[in-house]
Amino acid sequence: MARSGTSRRLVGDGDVGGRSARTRSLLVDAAIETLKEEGFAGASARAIAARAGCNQALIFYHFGSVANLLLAALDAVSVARRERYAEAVEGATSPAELVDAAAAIFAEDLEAGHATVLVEMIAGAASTPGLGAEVGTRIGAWRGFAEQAIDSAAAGTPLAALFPAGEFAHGVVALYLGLELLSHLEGDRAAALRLFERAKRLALLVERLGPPATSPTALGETR
Amino acid sequence: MARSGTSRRLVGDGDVGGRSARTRSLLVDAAIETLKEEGFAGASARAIAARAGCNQALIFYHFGSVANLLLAALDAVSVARRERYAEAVEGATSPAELVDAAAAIFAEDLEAGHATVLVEMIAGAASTPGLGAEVGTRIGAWRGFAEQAIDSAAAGTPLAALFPAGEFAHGVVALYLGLELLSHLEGDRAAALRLFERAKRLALLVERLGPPATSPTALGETR
DNA sequence: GTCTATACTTGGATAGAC
DNA sequence: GTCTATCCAAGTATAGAC
Repeated sequence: MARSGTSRRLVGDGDVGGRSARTRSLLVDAAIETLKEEGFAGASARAIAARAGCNQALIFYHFGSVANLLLAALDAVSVARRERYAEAVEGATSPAELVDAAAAIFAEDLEAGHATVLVEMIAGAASTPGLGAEVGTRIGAWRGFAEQAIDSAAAGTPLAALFPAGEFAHGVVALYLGLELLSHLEGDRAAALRLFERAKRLALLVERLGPPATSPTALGETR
Repeated sequence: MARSGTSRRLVGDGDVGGRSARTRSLLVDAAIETLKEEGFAGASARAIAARAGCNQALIFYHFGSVANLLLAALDAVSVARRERYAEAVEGATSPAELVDAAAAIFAEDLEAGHATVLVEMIAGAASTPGLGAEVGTRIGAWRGFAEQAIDSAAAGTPLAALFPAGEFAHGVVALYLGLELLSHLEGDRAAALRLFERAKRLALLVERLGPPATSPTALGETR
């Protein structure tokens, strides 16, 4: 947005490793941390800059506005987590395996505060005109990912017929966000994790109702 | 908190119908409306007072702080909705009937913005020390209500054995909050309501797996 | 690119007139 | 109980020195 043209290192658009990139990265990390610990309402330019150990004016130089920096923070979290998600979901070929992968991912997100960043940005978007649309497209990408993972893991099970992957994904993302809200509020992650245990058993139940056609262990038996 | 002792009408603690009570009510309503439309971060004393059509200083006179007024707003929504919930859930004696009642309630909450107030308060609590605990006890009451409703509607069905009401209630409240976040963000209530259709079918499925012992139509047949 | 300094706005909160 | 006036802290954003 305000990328200057007078960089000493001529490394083009990326400027990776340059001083500018380093500051941007510091600010993005500080913004993430501030969203986690102070929430959207506490994520002011001054608060973020103090955490980054640099001057408040740099936020406007590099990002133009606080809202833009917060969006960059949301993007950073999204990119980092999507890589991890793809890796975790890769090996899941049945509903139960997908639940296991989701449980592991979600436990990490709760523990590290990644989910908090999403929730604070969604809830906070209401106070800044235009921010809602920007956040919406980013969350839409998460739901798309969930839909794809569910679609491929549910293939061949009765779930695919009973519950369209798109609707299911919407519910999963909502549950993810809601569990984060409650966990954060009550300082208790265990209640959320117990639900994944239940989901696992339900998934095994669903698998038994119909043979998972794509699973390598599909032999037509019920157990 | 700052209830004066020099009221002209000597009506004790309530002061119902007095000028003071009227102003307090106006402020609480305005706070609710502001939370819905501007979010927690936009719910400043000035913004709320402007909506209430009165002076900003009155907030501090009547409630001591903005945070206290917002808590009073949360209480007002909780009380009003709890009455409605109790009425809606009263007639539900089976899982499917409870889902129907919940769907009706939730549609109202989404439409009127009651759910938004909850979500904004939970997410916003992170920025104000001490607020989280206050909000937490209020949300805890909602989960308690859900648990009780689920417990009595699930009695006699296989659900009761497979899924403790407490855990189930936690998931339901989380889903409620998450669906509100997504609905509000994407301006689309339909996606959330479709999930209740699916839940209804699942509830009917569960009822068929085992006879609902407490239901008046329980005759031991499968259909 | 980063800092200091500063302009200007908004927000929380209180004092005192009515 | 309500209003006006005001103080002060904190916020966004920009200008200009280095």
